[in-house]
This record gives sequence, C-alpha cells and structure tokens, in this order.
Amino acid sequence: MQQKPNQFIKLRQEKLEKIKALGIDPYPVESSRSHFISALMENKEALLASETSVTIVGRLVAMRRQGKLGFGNLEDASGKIQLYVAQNLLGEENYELFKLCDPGDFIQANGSVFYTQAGEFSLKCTAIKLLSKNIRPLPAVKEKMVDGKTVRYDEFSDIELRYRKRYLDLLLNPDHRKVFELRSRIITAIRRFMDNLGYVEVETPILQPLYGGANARPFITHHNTLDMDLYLRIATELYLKRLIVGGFERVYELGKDFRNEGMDRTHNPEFTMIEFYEAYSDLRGMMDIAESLIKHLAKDVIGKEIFHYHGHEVNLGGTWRRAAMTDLVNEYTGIKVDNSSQEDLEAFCKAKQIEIPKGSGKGKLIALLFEHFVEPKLVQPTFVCDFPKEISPLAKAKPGNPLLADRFELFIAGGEFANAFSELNDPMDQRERLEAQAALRALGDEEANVVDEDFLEALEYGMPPMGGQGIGIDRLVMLLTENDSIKEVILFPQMKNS
RNA sequence: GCAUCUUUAGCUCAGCUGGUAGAGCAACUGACUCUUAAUCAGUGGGUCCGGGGUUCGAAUCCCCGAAGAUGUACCA
Repeated sequence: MQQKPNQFIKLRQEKLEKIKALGIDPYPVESSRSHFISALMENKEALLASETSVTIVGRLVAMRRQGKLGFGNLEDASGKIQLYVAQNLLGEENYELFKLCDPGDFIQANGSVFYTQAGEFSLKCTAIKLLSKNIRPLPAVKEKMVDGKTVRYDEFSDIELRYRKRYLDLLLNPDHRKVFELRSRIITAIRRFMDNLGYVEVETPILQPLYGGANARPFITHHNTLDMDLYLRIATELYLKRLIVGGFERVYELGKDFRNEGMDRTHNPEFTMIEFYEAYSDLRGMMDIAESLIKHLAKDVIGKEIFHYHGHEVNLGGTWRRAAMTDLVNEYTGIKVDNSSQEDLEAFCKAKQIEIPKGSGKGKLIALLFEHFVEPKLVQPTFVCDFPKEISPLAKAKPGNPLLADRFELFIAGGEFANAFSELNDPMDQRERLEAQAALRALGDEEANVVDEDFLEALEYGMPPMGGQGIGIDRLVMLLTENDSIKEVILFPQMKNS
C-alpha cells in the first residue's frame, strides 16, 4: 500500500468511512456514565459480589486484539481499567465496531466487573459505543509494572514538543498533569487562606491607560473605538490602593500581569501574581501572612517541609530569618555600607565590573551589591528588610531612618518570592517619589514608574496606613512542585513561532 | 543580547575519520477467545530543521539562518 506523508490520517479516515457504512455516527451527541473508573477500582469486591451493571466512558489508550477476543485499557480523568471484549458477548456487529476502534478513540462501555484469568480486575463488556473517533495516532507510550514501579517506554519527552503540544504532554505524561492539578490546589488554598483572613477578592483592569506599581516595560495595545493606546498591566498595585481609598479594608487580586522583558527559567512574559492590601496593617503584618501562607501551602497542601529546588535543599519549616539588607551586604562583602560614601561604593562596583545605571544614588548601589553578592546565597527563606528608599517609590520610609523604606522581599533558593511594604500614603511624598522616577525615566530608565495623576488624586482624598504585598504564584508553584523551569508550571508557556 | 549544546520516520533514538538512511515502538495486511511493553509472519513509511558552500560524493565538514535547552546579561 502506498503511504503518503499524511498516511496515518488517511488510513484512519478510511476506517471512519467503514464505521459510517455500518450506520454508526462516529461523533454522536449522547453519552452516559454510571461510574467513574476510580469508583470501580475502589469498590472492587462490592461490585463483584452484586454483579452490578455499569457504564463507563473514557479514552481507549491501548488495545490488544486477538481474533474474536480483545483487551483494551480505558482511561478517564479518575483512573484506568482494562476492558475485556469478546465477540460472543458483544455480538458480531458490535464486535465489528471494536475491531475498527483505535487507541485514542473515546468510547462508552457497558458491562460488569470481574477478574481475568491473569488476575487483572477488568470490565467484561456487554456493549461498546463509539463516542469520538481518533484520526491521528497518539505517540506510543507504553508502560509496564516492574517490582511495583511503573517503567515507561518511548516516553513523549521532547521538551519543545511537550510545551507546544501541551495536550499530548498532559495526556501521555500523568506526572505532568499532576503538576497542574497541584497548581490548581495551591491557588485554591491561597484564595481560601485570604478569604479566611477577611479579604475580599476583586478584579481590576488588565487594560490600563497608564501602567504602574512595578518597574518593568509594558506591552502596548490599541483600542479601536476609543482610538487610544492601552497598556497591559504590569502590576495591580495602584488600582488595589484606590479600592482601599474607596473604603475596602482588605482586598486581594490573583491574576495575570504582563511584562515585556527577557524570558528565562523564572520569567514568562505573562505570569500570575497575587497582590493584597490590608488597611491598618504594616510590614510586620505582611511578613506574618507571607510566612504562615507559604508554610500552610507546604505542610497542608503538599504535605512536606523540605523541597529540592534549583539545586538546593530548602526547608520551609524552620524559623525564617529576618535581616537588614545592609547587614547582609556587610556579611557577604565585608563592606560597611553605612560608613561608605557613594564614591566608595561606585569604586567597589566598578572593580567588580558591575554596570551602574545612570542616576544611581547610594541606595541603588547598595541594592546592586545585594543582588550580586547576597541574593544568590540566600537559600533558606530569608526576609530581607530595610531596602533603600531610593528604589522603593511606593513604600513608606522606615520610622527613624529617612534613607530606608519599610519594605521587605522574601528570598528562597536565591530567588525573590514576595515583595511587601508599609504602603506610602502621604500624597505629597508620593508625588515627589514618582517625579523622581520620572526623572530616571528621562535619563533612559525604561522601567521607571510613570506619574499617575489619578492615583495621586486618590491619595489626596486620604488612604489609611496599610501593608501590601505581592507574591509570584508561578515561582511558588515551581518551588512547591520542585520544578526548575517556569515553563513546567505554566500550561501554555510563551514560545516563538516554529 | 552573548556563549555552548541540540534538531534524523508519528514517538524515543542510533548512524565512527565524508561513500546509496537504520532500530524499537506506533501504522498497515494476515493469524490468534485470557492478553496486559501481548505474540507470530509479512508490508509500507524520510525535505536527515531551512538555505548556501567545499567535494567525484555531505545526515556527517564550512558559512548563514530558524527553533529549543542550558548558562550568562537584562528583569531595582
């Protein structure tokens, strides 16, 4: 038989025609199910004793036909069971249909459970119905139990294909499906945790006339009817603060932010973040929430405290260190930051070949030293406090030290997991800080904040003292599911056209 | 952005210093009423990522390009 490049599809389409010739609709509307497959597997003896007749549905994932008898494995979202299909039980016509079925087809099977001679718990089929015909063969992945462990053969493992054809990855690699089930449970648990603290979940605009709340380059789009450019949000901060002005006391938003920047194993251009703001709280309150939330997710959702991540062993269970940025810089570089002049720090950076952006003050230099010499070393959870105010335009100054912000970032395994401040609510101070950012922007810093007049006006009407925090969900899921690439925890990661 | 590596059948891969492209699984045909990585017999299937070059001859060597991975830079 001559076979062309799309040989597989052609052959299956021929089968499809044969099925139609039997008067069977290969894509019927109706299906029914009396039991999930897991319900059969969990109640074997009772179903066996009662000889209950059941109807199950799912995808046929393997077939072993031998003349007038055959076996198949049927899989639904809950589990997998072997089908025993014999001509003398189905009748000739129905068995003819079975012979035209392929792995990948969706079918409905009626029958009752029993043990085969080989001792496998199976469904003895009395009828099968085709629910959806597969016309493109699935990549063949076979598995076998060896000493109680599942050994897999010819795994669908090409990383690029797994990301581009995620549906195949999910279908063929149950471990990867599990990661996304866990992601869902983690997000549900986060929402429940915040709800229990009395927070209200809100939704603010993704399309924004001005962007703010973080230092990042935005995606720009255009609204035709309004004939105006809009930005995809880089953060939810400024809108959530407006809600606190509006009388809400505890709000959170869990959703996507978009940043038009580099991509690597911890950055995807669209990513998921939770931000929350609590009136009459402050940095200390935010620290307590971060620690108790993440410990709760580890212990109660995942069920452990030790995680392997980016080559490190991280213990989320212990007491989390709290340290000032300047002390950490001193600890790892030996520099006494408080006693150093801006010139001293610039000289040190130059000696270490660290590029200094235009307009950098002493605070920025301290932050640069921190990033280069401290950040990668912070393996166990560490709250880094006392950020320079200069690089924290939306944070209140630390009481008693006008050069520092009342801010922390949480670092785990050398990466940032949370960022929180006692939020700045002095409208005059906020205006000055945003104008300082605008000056940096004029010097070429494309990631500096822009001045948002409406936000400033909202502050002028009065905003209570409060704590606010952002936690990157993707990285948290990476840590908790022990995946080193963000693409492993995002269902459809950004890829170039191939 | 830069560096290194990868790209061969539907999937997973082999293919040595250049000599007519291979395996397993999947697919197709046939046999088979207790298989389960079913088995047995047979068959078909390739833009060797794309383009150019060197050579009598290129999957293999060289150049350009694409995609992906890793590292690095940027992302305070």
